[in-house]
This record gives sequence, structure tokens and C-alpha cells, in this order.
Amino acid sequence: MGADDKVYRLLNYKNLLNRLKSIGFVKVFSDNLADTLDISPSLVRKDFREFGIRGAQKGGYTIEAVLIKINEVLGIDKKHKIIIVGAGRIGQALMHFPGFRKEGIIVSAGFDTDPEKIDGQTDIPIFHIKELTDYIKKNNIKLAILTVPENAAMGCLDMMEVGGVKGILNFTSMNLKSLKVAINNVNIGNEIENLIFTITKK
Amino acid sequence: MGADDKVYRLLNYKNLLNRLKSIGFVKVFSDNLADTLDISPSLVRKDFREFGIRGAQKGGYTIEAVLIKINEVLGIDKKHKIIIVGAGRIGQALMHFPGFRKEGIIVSAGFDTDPEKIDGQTDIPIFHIKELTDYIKKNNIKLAILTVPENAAMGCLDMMEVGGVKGILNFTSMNLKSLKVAINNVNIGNEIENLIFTITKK
DNA sequence: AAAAATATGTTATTTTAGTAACATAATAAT
DNA sequence: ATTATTATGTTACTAAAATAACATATTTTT
Repeated sequence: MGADDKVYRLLNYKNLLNRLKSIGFVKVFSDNLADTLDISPSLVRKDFREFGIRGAQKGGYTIEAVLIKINEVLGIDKKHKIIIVGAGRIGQALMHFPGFRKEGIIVSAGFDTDPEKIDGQTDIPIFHIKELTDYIKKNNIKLAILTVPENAAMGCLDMMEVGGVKGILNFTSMNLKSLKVAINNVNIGNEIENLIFTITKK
Repeated sequence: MGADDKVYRLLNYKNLLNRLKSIGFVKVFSDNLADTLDISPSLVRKDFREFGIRGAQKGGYTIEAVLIKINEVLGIDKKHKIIIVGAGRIGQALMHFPGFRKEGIIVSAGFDTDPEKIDGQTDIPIFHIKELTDYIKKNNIKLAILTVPENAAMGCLDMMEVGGVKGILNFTSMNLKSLKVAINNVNIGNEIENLIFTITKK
């Protein structure tokens, strides 16, 4: 487990707490969270302590206070601009991903090489990839989603590095690495194959 | 680390070896794989040994032999039918996901509630969700991708369980659990937030 | 043919993530 | 008011995953 896994766990807490809050809960116990997330109560308490979240010795944790603290720790309290590089089917789908808005993530532009797709007049403008580096610099873009064909992935990575992007969510099947940029690889093919393994071997 | 992480590592080996093979490599050393995958050479050797993959004491591993063995272990040598539940933007994008064909994964149908989307004549037919359970039973479907809105997720899970699905790749933001079905959650929002955390805090 | 080099196979060690256990504090009950 | 209860905060422990180390086998070189 890397440090990342702890962050994912924090995000799970957050999502679950938001859900509990929305149905009227105010307080929560480490046992509640542990049960639904399939972890031990002591791990919940340990995580909360590490991030400076404190509860009452008998009354559990106040959901609202925990959520504020988690958002603070995660840095999600601000707006974040993101661009989508590759306006194919998946890229276009992600441009309208409903989960982004409520998290304060704003898709500010898309990029592609296909002249058919380029259009600066749509709600989310789509520019030619040759303008990628400039756009990133001019608009101070730090986040990108990469949804180009595999053979274009490395080239786009270079351009984004030069532009100054700091984090990339990579949907291509190319496992990308970089010393300058944080990259999260989401390999859909691998997820399916993992599932196939699970259902056939276990 | 669960048993799953080892499977993901095997998939990484596989992808990398396929790439090396495609550019003409025949043999590979544990060091080569370890370097590109950011793990230690001894872990590569340990993994290979566990899966019955053996190399030559000096000559390294024969790529082709390793690939055959990995595919055997993963069970990817067969064809697998899959359905996509939810024919929204992401669902439709995944229907034509290029990575599936080469892995022997066949998208056999889509499901939605919107009458506008239902069409049995397209290359991949889209049926109404009320036919979901029946279709799964009649066609012996074991795998599904879930791309419906969050509030519809639980209901679809029930139907798929009844039908007899064994594995679900869940793209909804609802963290699903089941005792009957293996579920892989892919939470795009979480991936972005993780990235935001990484670039702001580290 | 003998010696040197090198990459595997395997064991020992280290690291770390997660759980279990318990003492403490706060609340509730009598 | 006193006692019992209960959930936190923290420490100790366990489990297991990854690395490091090394002995062995094979190949290459001289």
C-alpha cells in the first residue's frame, strides 16, 4: 500500500459521510464507517487521528466537522480547471461527466487533431492539439485527462510537461511515467481482465 | 496489498512484454521489467516463480513463453461476452472501446431506460432495462459494466445478481458491494481528487 | 579447459499496513 | 452521587508484502 491508498480511503470516508449527511445523520461512530467500508474501526480512528480529526470520547464523530477537515486535507475546497486531451468517445463523455461539477472541477477545454471535432464556439471549446502547450501556459492549467489513442500518448505527455501540467489522469492503455508530472493510470482493459481472473479463478 | 494487486502486476508484465515483443525483443531480464515498472527485480522473479514461469540461469526469460503462461494464469485465452448497463455517454463510449477486441472481450448488448436509445438493429443492440435479467439468463452473461446514474445503481445490481452475473465493473460513484458478485469500482471523481491531492500536497 | 561473469532461484530480512487490545474519558443509568 | 457503560485515543502486536542478499547454474572469455 502506498500513501495513495490512504487518500483513496479518505475519499471513501468522504463519500460515505456525504451520503449519511444527506439522509439526516449528524454523528457517526468508527464502527459504522468500518462496517460499510470493510475495514477495522481502529483503522478509521487511526486515519482520523493522523489527519487531526478528533471525536468525543463517547459521542463519536460529528459528520460535518469530519467533512470539513477531510476537504481541507484533500484540498478540494477550491475550484480546479482541467483540460481533456483527446476528444474521442471517452474524452467527450468525460467532458460532461456529472461528478465533476459538484467537486468544483471545471472542464475548460478539449483538444484533438481531427478538424471535424475542432470548434471554439461550443460550451467547452475544442482546439487543435498543436495549441495544447500554449493553452496550458496561458490559462495556467495544472490538471489534464488523457484520452488519445495509445500511439499519441507519449507525444501529448511531452507537450503537457512543457506547458506545465502537474497532474494527468491517463485513460490510454499506455502505462505512462514521468518525473515532472503526477500520473494516475486508469486502464479499463486491465480492470476487465482483473474481473475475469476473479470470476474464473476464485 | 490484496491478491488483486498481484493480478494487476501480472497485467503490467503482460502489457509491457507485448510491447517489447512488438518491437522485436525475444528475451527479457528481471531487471528490465523491474526498472520500467518501478519494482525490484526480486519481486519479478518471485512473481514468475509463483506462477510457474521459469527462466534460464543466465539468459533471462523468453518473452513468448512468459506471455503464454501469463495468459494461461489469467484465463484470457478465451472469449468473454459482456453487457453494458446504462447507454449514456460513458456507456456508449465503452461499447466501442478499442482495447476490448484484442483481449477477446465482446460487448453483446447495452441496456437503458430511455426509449430514444433502445434499438435492436444496431451492431450492438440496446434493450430496455426491464429485459436485463432475462437477457443475462438466456445468454449466460457473466460480466457487466455498470454506467447508470448513481440512484439507479443498486436496482441494476439486484437485477444482475438475479440474472446470474458474476463480475461487474462499476463506473457509478456509488461504492457497491455484494456477496454474490465480484465488483470492481472505478470512481473517476476519486481519481481526479486523488490527483489534486497529489499535486497540491506533495 | 579453466576462470570469470552474470542472471536466475531461493532464503532471510526489513518494512509497513492493518488489527487487536486496552486504558481513558465522557455519558447514561441507578 | 456513584456505578456501569460505551466509544474514543493510543500502544502493542500480527501479518504479509517487498526488498536485499546470496548461493547456484549457465554462459562467455581467455
